[in-house]
Amino acid sequence: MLASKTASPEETRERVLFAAREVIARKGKRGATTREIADVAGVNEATLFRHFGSKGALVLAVAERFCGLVELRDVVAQLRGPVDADLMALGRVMLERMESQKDIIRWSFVDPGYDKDLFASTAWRPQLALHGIVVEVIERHVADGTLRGDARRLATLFMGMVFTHVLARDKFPDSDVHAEPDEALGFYVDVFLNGVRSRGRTSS
Amino acid sequence: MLASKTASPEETRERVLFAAREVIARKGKRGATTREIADVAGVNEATLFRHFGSKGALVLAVAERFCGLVELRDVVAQLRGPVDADLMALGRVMLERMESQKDIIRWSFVDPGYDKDLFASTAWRPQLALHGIVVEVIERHVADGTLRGDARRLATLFMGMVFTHVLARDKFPDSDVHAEPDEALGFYVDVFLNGVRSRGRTSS
DNA sequence: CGTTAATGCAAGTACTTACACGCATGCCTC
DNA sequence: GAGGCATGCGTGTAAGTACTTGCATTAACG
Repeated sequence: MLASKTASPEETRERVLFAAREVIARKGKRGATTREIADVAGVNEATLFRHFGSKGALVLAVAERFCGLVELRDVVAQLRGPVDADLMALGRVMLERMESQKDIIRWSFVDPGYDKDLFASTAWRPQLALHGIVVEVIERHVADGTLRGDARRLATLFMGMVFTHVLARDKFPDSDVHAEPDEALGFYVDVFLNGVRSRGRTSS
Repeated sequence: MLASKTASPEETRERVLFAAREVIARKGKRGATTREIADVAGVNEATLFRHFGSKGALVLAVAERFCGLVELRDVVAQLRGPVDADLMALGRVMLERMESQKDIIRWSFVDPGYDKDLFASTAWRPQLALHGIVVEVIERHVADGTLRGDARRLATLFMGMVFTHVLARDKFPDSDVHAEPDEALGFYVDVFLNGVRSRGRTSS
């Protein structure tokens, strides 16, 4: 029927996908061997090919399986609050996604469109979508005079803050060890909106 | 004597190093083959091994050759101006270095210290050094009351802004096309110090 | 019970890749 | 002109890797 004692084909497929994701995150799609993926998944190498046909197809399937587009239309519709709240809400979504996908995202960075890499571009697409949303929200606040500047530029900057936050933990020693996500996000929003200059004082 | 009609060994070595850098930037140290490096350098593959012994040694030599530490002690000593000027000066250095090394830096991102990768860590070391400098300068401005907050965190954030700027051009469509470095830097410093909220107004 | 579908297993093919070796060649210096 | 040195060139090897194939096994389903 629906459940069998041994793993169903779909379960096997999922196991392979998760294993592939993990190995690719570590070694990259070039360094990930079908043998290691199969080992991690606990299946035979042949099974892997029976399911996906080729390594390339598997890699692509990984990207599609784990880098699905974000369904934010509903989220963005609700963002009619004050700037701070809007940015916090957006930031939370960004942080969550980037955190859970940073290993894959990293690899989409190393390919500068050299050969148009389907894996890299699929992995990056959600980020582009997010960026679009942020632009949209910021545009509104620029329009009503709350913010000033070019919306695209501001959006990129804000996303960059969150992005840096996610990556910095691995690349800078003891940076933001203490930071719980919301506290950190609050900090970024605060800097973004108000800067870090001490109030009531001016240098030089 | 010193000059010969054919390329001297040192010239050959340099050609190989530059070729290796280029190929590694494109394909990564795993994807870069000794054959392609030799082809790009215009030398025979055997020559490559005669000079460096192994591919691993060549890769490491590339990192050491192109990711030298920054000599900033003198630069930082002069940074006693107003915050804006200090940040601009630092930003210029950062931008310049990151721009010229972004292809290599990207690859140092992809290895999360999984196996301690000498190439990645060597390539990243200058960034750590720069970060340290920025912390130092910001600390001074925090101490004299110009800035507020945790210096390390602020430094990471500021570096992230510049870093994002460098990478964003490749990853976000038509972002900052117009930006000349100094104009962009000025924008970041401005946001960092003053935020982007319209002056004299408050949202909600 | 017999069929079918999904898998494990083992061996094999074709190709790539790091690296070694030997030899010929050309340039430089004595 | 002889000897040394860096290099080009070809060939070879051993390991790795994507992918195939034939066969045995197991479990579900009629």
